[in-house]
Amino acid sequence: MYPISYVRESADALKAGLVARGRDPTEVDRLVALDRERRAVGEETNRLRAERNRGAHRVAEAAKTSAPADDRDRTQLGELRDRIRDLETRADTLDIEIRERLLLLPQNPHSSVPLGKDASGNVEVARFEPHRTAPSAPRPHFEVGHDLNLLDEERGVKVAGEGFYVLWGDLARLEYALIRFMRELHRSRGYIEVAPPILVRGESMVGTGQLPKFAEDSYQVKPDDLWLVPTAEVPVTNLFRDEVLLAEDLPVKLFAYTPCFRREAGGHGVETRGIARVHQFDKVELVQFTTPESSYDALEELRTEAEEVLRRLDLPFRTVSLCTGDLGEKASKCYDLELWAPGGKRWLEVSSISNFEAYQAVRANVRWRRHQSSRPEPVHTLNASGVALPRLVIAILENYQTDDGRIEIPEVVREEMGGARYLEPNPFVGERELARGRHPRRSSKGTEPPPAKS
RNA sequence: GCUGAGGUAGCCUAGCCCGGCAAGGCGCCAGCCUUGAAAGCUGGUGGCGGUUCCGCCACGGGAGUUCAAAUCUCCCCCUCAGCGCCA
Repeated sequence: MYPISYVRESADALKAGLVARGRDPTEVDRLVALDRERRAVGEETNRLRAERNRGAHRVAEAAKTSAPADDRDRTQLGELRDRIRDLETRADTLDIEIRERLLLLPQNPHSSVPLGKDASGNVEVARFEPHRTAPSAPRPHFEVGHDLNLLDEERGVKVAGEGFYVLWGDLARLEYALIRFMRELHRSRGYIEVAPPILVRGESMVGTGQLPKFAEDSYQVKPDDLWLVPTAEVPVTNLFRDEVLLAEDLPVKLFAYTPCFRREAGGHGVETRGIARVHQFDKVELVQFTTPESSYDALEELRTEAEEVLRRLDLPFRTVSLCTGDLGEKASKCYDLELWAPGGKRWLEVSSISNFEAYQAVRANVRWRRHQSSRPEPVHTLNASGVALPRLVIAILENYQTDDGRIEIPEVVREEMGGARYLEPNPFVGERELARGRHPRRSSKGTEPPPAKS
């Protein structure tokens, strides 16, 4: 969000940014016109109020010297009051409209962001090839997951509805091992862990930019007017809402593991088969608060940090710089990390690394002081997924498949998994599994030792 | 959920009963003092607009009463404490 003074002074730059995003630039003209009217109303009000205050002082003086009350003065001042009230009402209306429009104005893209209309204009800036050899005939994650009885979509739907799923046994264990691996990585590299609330006030959602525009993307808990966080970015960035940070504390580097909740309204079909797009998922999120001068260095640092997770897991990925047409409202610049999922033959976004500049800092009023004597100014905020779990699990299920249908455990989490080399199938017995021939103990797959490789 | 106390500038606080230009402290800035620094002393230090100076705004938010509201009335939000309930 931009302060109205910035819109007034840099209207042309803002319009250029809207054009680059493929948006209507006349919104800026509307804002400038509203601001001009608001200022005119303000000046007139100011003038009348000065007159009123002079009159009020006259009355006060008269009362002090016990002079006879001047009733004419009073009636005139009463009329003045009514005129002032009319103007104030108009000013309030304008203020509300200006604020509403400012809240919906997207952040201007950074000059290094590639121009483009949509996702096809995104630019690959890095690619990582794993050291291990790829499986020869990779199958989709939901097939192997079901076969091993580790991924259970049916019961997720039964318990919670469409878009929910259940992980069993070693796959649940793998998720928590991955979470622990990522948390330890970030901690060891200088980020401070926080365990934040995952239900937040509406103000917090406005602070980071989820509201007002994207209300239908999140779950609201009505009786208490709280929201389930769609990402840890919301509670973590709002930690310093309405605060002034110390210059020597910047950059503040935090991370948090939380569940995330997204309504994902209207997204079904082949693309959403499995657990690539679900209503609840786990994620480790990195957040930085920086000075305006260093936020682009911080963006690269966050990118390296998120990439490091995937490198250590030895998974194939590419890093993409989002173009102006695909860039989110809030961000000045954004990289996506995409894992290659050979079973579905597609790239899966597991991390989004964004510099919001002052967009969130203005909304949430997070400031710092350049010098001890200068007035507080907005910080820059950034964040990076480090990384999102279900898609990471998909990539492991599809990249770590063996030809006999087992799933190897990535080396960096093996110790956390009790030293095991492969995921154990879930032995849970149920009639449905039996009827479908899916009972792992009776299946030939996965129970025998692996064939010796020569 | 009940009862009570609160919300004032970057931070902390007074003023509220009894309406009449928002006091003080911390921090910060400048000056004095000092070899230097600290301490001490003096002054300055909310925002906006015009820029010698002045005007307006600002006391959680909104509405009302009034010539005049931090102050009185009503509605709402938030925090804390005690009690209740509870993993």
